[in-house]
Amino acid sequence: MDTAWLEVFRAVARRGSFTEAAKTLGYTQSAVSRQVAALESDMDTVLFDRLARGVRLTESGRFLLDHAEAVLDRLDGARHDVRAWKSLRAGRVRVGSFATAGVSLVPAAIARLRAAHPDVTVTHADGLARELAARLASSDLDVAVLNGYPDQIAALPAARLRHLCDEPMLVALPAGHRLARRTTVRLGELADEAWIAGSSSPEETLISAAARQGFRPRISYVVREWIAKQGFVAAGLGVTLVPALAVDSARPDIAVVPLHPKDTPLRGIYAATIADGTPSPAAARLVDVLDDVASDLVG
Amino acid sequence: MDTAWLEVFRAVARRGSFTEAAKTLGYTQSAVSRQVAALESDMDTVLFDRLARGVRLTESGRFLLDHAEAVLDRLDGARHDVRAWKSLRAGRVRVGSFATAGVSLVPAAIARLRAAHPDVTVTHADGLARELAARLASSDLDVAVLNGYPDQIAALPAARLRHLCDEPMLVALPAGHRLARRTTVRLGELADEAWIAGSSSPEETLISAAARQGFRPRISYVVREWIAKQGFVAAGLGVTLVPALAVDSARPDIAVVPLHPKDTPLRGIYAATIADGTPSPAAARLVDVLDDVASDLVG
DNA sequence: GGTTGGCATGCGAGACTCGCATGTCTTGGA
DNA sequence: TCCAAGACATGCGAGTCTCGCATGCCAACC
Repeated sequence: MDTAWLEVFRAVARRGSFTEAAKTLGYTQSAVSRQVAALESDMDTVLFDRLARGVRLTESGRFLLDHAEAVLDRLDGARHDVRAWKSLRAGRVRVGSFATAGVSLVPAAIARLRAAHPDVTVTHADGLARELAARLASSDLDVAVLNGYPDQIAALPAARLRHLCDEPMLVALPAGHRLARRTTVRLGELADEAWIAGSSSPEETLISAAARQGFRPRISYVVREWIAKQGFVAAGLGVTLVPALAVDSARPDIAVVPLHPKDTPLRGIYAATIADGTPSPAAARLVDVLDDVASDLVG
Repeated sequence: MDTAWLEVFRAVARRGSFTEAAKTLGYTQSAVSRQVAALESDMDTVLFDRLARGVRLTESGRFLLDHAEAVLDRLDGARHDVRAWKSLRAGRVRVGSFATAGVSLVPAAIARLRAAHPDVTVTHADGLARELAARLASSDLDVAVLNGYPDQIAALPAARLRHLCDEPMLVALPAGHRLARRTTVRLGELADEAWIAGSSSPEETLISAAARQGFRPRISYVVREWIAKQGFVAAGLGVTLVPALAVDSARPDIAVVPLHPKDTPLRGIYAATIADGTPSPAAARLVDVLDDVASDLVG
């Protein structure tokens, strides 16, 4: 059945005349006559009594009219919804990110998206890069904000990646530390410090970076949480590396000083969307906003 | 938009594959591919992500799927309703009748229709032939049960008439009347009686019929209501004519004797439906039932 | 009784839809 | 590494559908 038949039927029912309906719809009277005939044949019932002047709905026509109006309204609603979705007046974005992206990058981007498109629903979940990429691949996420060195990123499940920025490393020092007022610090200057690390595994950023500088850091404390690391630093127990994205949440009684860019490899930060298929307009927009926010943060 | 597109879309969404959907619908894969493409073009959005193995709904596809299912369900409902209406499992009949048809003809017919088709709603209204025909013409009634002499019927607004039966006249007599046990009475035998008439106008049945028998009836009382006429007769105040259809409601303490058929013109009883257009199946059925019941009553 | 208004229909041009065969791309196995 | 299999896209041609035009037919109205 062609929905045009229903539109014609509705117009005829409203106007009470094939000719009038044809005029309003831009058809000829003949086309209207045939479409009504087609609908009557399809429904196997007479929808209009043909009078000397115009037509009148039969009882079965009244039955059908209710349904026809509902169907046409619903189709209209469908078109409306799809248009709204395309123009970001509806929809949903499920975004996942690594922990420190949640300090300011992701919330700032979400806030900016919500401000511009308040009808888009945004949900968020934390996770490690590998988990996020897997959830993306299984369509549990629309956008994943990942970080990692090139080889780590390459090892992830397929995804469409947008490089947002590279993440410089900084070092967090107790407030009164001798280097606390420097604008840049070389890693080598910290060879004798007590270090607070996130883990003691060899692939850890600190260890490999320090090795390249020719020393083996003395890891005095292993502390996973950034908030706890800060406590150790503030207490003067040691120093620790801080990714740039986490700097905004550093407590005021510690100093955070950039490392010289040559001393640590830069971790890339990426916005990932599903490899196959088209991201939703809202997801695509969020990636753009993430890109903007990242530029603002780093630049 | 062709609703077949929506059916194809739904099938593909359920199966996750053009090929599978094609198999279940009896199409080729190529037809499915084209219909989905047509729907996507019509909606101006991509409904499925094409994967290496099958397809997956996009977010806009999920939006549309809800609407598509609703539309298809509604269309299904429409077909179901029309079928139910045609087979008297739904619908409505508004029937009107002259007063004495309400004594037993019309209620018996309605009862019989309701017994066979309990889902058909029947409503009823009383009225004079002219009113009923007018309401029929303005589609306020579906069936009108009329009575009248041929010239009266001919003067009514156009309607499709079914002749149900002719209505013999009887005379109601006080229980102890000298003619009370007769099987037939000639009008002439009642020339000297006191008459109870419904009106005193010259076109009244009694007067014209009596005139043809060569006497002018002595109308002692003018009483409109049949129930009241019975009271006058029972009290021995006179005699009155009774149409056959009202006999069933005669009180037991009066006698009702058929008049000789030659003595009064027979009034016809008709079931009328709209002149133009098709009566609903339920209305048509009611006319048939009225015909049956009338045959039972008179025959 | 002619005229007018309004629905139905024969006809032909153009558009659409389908199936068939084939192309393209990805995946997975030899 | 290459080939086979699976799955969607697409060129092509036959058949069907739909439209507008012109005309027919019918009832109503002047």
